[in-house]
Amino acid sequence: MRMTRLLFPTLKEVPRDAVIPSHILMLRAGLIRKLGSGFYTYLPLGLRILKKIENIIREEMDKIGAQEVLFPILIPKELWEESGRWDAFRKELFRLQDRHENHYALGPTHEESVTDLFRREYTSYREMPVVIYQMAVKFRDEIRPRFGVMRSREFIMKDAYSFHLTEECLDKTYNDMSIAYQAIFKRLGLKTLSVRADTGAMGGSGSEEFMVENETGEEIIVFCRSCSYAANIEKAETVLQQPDVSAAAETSALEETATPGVRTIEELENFLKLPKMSFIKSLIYKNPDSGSLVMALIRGDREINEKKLAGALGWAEITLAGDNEILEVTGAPAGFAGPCLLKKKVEIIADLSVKEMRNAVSGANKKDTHYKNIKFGRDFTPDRIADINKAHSGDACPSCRQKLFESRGVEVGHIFKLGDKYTKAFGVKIADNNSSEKIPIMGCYGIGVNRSLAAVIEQNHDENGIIFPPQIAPYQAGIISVNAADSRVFAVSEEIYNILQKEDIEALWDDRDIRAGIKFKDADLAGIPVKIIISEKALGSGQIEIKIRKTGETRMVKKEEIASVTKAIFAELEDAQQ
RNA sequence: CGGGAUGUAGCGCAGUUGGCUAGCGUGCAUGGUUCGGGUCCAUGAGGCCGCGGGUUCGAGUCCCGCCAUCCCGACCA
Repeated sequence: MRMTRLLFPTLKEVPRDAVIPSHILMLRAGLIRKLGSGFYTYLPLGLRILKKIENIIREEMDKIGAQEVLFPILIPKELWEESGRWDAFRKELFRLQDRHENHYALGPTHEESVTDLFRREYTSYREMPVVIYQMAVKFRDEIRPRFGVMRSREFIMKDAYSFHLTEECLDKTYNDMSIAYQAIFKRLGLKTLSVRADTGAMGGSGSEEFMVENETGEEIIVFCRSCSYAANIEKAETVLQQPDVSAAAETSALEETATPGVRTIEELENFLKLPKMSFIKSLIYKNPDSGSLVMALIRGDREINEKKLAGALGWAEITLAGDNEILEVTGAPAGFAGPCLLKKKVEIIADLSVKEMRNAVSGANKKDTHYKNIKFGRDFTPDRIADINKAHSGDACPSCRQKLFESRGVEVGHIFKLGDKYTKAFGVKIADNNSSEKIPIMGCYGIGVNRSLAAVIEQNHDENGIIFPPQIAPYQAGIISVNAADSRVFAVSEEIYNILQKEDIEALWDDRDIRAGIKFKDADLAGIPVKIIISEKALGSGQIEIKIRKTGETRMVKKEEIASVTKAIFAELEDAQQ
């Protein structure tokens, strides 16, 4: 491509809307432009990269026997009612109507679409497993789109779905996917962390998230440096150090203590001069669907993981109760709730950390009053004990007991076993080898395509711009005619451009009649892996210069060596990435 | 949804305290100069000052309403 014919609008200044490196650089390098909040136009360079990423994903999917289809963006309401998600998905689902007032969703994910296809087209165990995928635009009305293409409302996702009659068959495909994902991210030049994410509510045995460590990431990962344990903080198990029970000696009788205006754990700590660990934090939660209330207990130095709590309770949604509900349950204003002598009987669920507590302090369900010397089992007995504790760095690793570390990450891929949720809801039945019918089970596997692009940039940039790995660079080589107005330079540039074309090296020829400095800056900004520099100076010595973006290294070569040396450089860059 | 901020030339910003011809940088056009890392000089084009209403002789500026965009948060009593 000649740059004089290309829409490649680079920006010298940082656009006002962008704050993170990938967003800033995608805008500055002329890859994307914003059309509205959470949706972006891909300009020629950006689109080329996207297609390369998609093709890498395609190759790896095809390699494991997955077949590509394309589902419509629109999904009829009826299909989503069949799975129960028309109501369950709530505000994230873009909904619209046609002129006949039929309702549709803009597809945010396609379990319904694929299950419907499957039930119409497949009948026999002989055809299993079935693995179907698509590369398509998805819509989610995100509560807050942000960071450019990192979290957008319209985005591109590769979503794959598999169907099986046996667990073994699903395990095999799931495992193939895991390996394919490793290969894909490696080829994209992304360093990912594989994070276990046991699907609590789903009860599935397998779920794996592929995270890219990044300080602006929206997920928090807890991981161990001693073993391979890594988990999303929402799901991380915890192993708590229990207090030294013997030191607490005998427990005394329950006793009221006046705590005027002292509500929070921090305030109690100061007021009673006791460590956080000696308090029982008591929170009232509400199920917004059913309206039912529970009291959740956790040790004062800890926080409740609401995801875990909701999972333990089997609730789809969870929210803290309001002041009126707190008053209703405890008979006291917020800040004085405790598990002993509740005004209204509600279910009490306690974290494992509470079980060993002796001489604990908690609210007395009476204004400005707390109880001291609370003993588990004597003064209160929870209806249920579960791990509802939020993990933190410094906690013990659940598998090897070493210290856990925390880091932020961006989820670029997710694979998990779905079970029969959709096939059951859709009444899918497949004949097995005894000619009886069985409900197939499914797996589901996603990759955020444009999010992966943003993640690659987050991981591969410097003060001059993006540093694309050659496999996904918009163009592999940039030809820089230092003085395009010079007829000899122009002629040699054109000759080299033609050689590269013939050798299947994607070249972007900067034939603009502008100062060389701008050409260098633009090529670097857009992350072109190598620059082939044609100048009068170099032509005089019969040498042409090749400069490597990533290292800044320069190699002088003869004209006829250009293609071979360039290819060798790509191979070196790819090796270095392994 | 709650909080904060911002909307002025393609892009980045000043101007709002103090009401009257709307500015700077960059980009763009023309001429010259320079020519291997965003040259320098000159000339020029380019504005519903987010939208609507109000106050006033007069509003980019003051008041009211709306819209859009960005950031933070979304309840740990």
